[in-house]
Amino acid sequence: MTMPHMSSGGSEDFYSTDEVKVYKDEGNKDEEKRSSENLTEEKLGLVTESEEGKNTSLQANFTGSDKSSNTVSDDEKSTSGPAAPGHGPPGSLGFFIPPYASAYPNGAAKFGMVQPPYPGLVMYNDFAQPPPAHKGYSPVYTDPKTGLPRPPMYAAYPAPPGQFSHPLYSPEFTGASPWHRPGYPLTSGAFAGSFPPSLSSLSRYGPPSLLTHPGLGHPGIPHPASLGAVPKSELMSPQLLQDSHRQLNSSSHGDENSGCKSSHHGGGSGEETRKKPYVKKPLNAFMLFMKEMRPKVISECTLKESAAINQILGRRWHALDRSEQAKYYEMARKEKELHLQLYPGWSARDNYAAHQKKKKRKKDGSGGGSSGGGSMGSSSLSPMGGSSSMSSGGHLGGMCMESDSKSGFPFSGFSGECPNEKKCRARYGMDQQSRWCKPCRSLHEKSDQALVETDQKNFLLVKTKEEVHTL
DNA sequence: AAGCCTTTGAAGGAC
DNA sequence: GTCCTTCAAAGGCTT
Repeated sequence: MTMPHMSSGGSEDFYSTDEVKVYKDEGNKDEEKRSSENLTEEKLGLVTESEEGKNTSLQANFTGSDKSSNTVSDDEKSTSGPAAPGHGPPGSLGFFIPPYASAYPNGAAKFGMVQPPYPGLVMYNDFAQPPPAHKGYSPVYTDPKTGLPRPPMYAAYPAPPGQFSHPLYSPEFTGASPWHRPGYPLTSGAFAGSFPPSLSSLSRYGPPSLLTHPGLGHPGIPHPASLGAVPKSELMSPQLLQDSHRQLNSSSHGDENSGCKSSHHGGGSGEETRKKPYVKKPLNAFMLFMKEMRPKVISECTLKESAAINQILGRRWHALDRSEQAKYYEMARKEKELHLQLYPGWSARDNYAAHQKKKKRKKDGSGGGSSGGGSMGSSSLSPMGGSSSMSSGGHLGGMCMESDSKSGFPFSGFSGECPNEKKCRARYGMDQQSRWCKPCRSLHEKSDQALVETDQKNFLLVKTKEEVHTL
């Protein structure tokens, strides 16, 4: 499995590493018996502490001691997990092991066998293996208690004509995704009780026509699609529903993606766009998690800027208990299966072209970062790249922090003078400081210089002490 | 108006 | 097999 967020090594500047990944390695807690709540709190605390430490160091108090590393080390000690190979500074974590890598592979005993990841969700035998969706497994599950085939989880979609009836489409499961259908009440069933409300169902792919499945237990519930608030592109299947798609879009075919700007592809003519509904990628576990948690974070933190919120959510994701994460991985797998059912011929690649133009522009603008580590692509290596201060700056730590009213970013007083510096850094990264706005650049240089000077002072101080000592 | 920012995960192409 | 890139959501911000 690729670990796109691997740190580049020990020579990174003190705030450039992507500490978020620290928590990817918390899975090797073989002796972990604490409650998930406590664990979560502790993790959150660790995150916060770690990042506060960095913040401190940022404030010209860089003494070489890496508090975050220490923190992580402690965590690692407690987890008795092996140090991540190749991980730069000692104690700098092990985000080498992804949540599942740690939760499942070697953690079968601790995780899979102790209790199901969440009530109502079957403990699959292959929980000893990373369950990420792409791994896949048989769609037919067995209830460990009854030994019978597991009750299907989603009834929202009937099997497309000519396809086998997927358990997902059982009548026992009703409801539509609240993520995409905020107005579509969920009810039902065993599953609803097991998952968080928002997890109790899926999906975004349900065409209105399909959603009126005979098995739906709530015929009286108006489907959001009928409310007209849902991007039609999400509801249409190019293969199965082209006709209905045309029908529905006859009056607003040009507005297919009105509901989501990110899905609005500039490429292609309007006609093409009209005829080829845009099928979005199924959401992965984290996306599902974000969908559910975003409102909570917003209400708790009074933040609105998604970038900041996503950082918080990223922290929370890592702080999430394994079993909690398993819910979302499972949901993502379901979503993917459903997507596959609805759009058999669809490939994620299909959506690439739609954004080519945009990305090209982006690349061009970034000064020709043609390969790797470039503008957007940097996310594969280190999402933060040089701009990691945003995520590693310790402004979030999975907790609600005060945010700068102007930038909307959580603000913990890095400079106290120019909150936007973080923004420039985040936007362009450390390696593109030339693109920063002037105030930010000069400010950064100052603080950078201050750090260097402080570091030098500290070095000299130590040196002097040593010399005095030897004398 | 279009694109950026930010997060993680999945997928697919290139090597 | 590994690396890299793109896209998925979201909404304020920037250009």
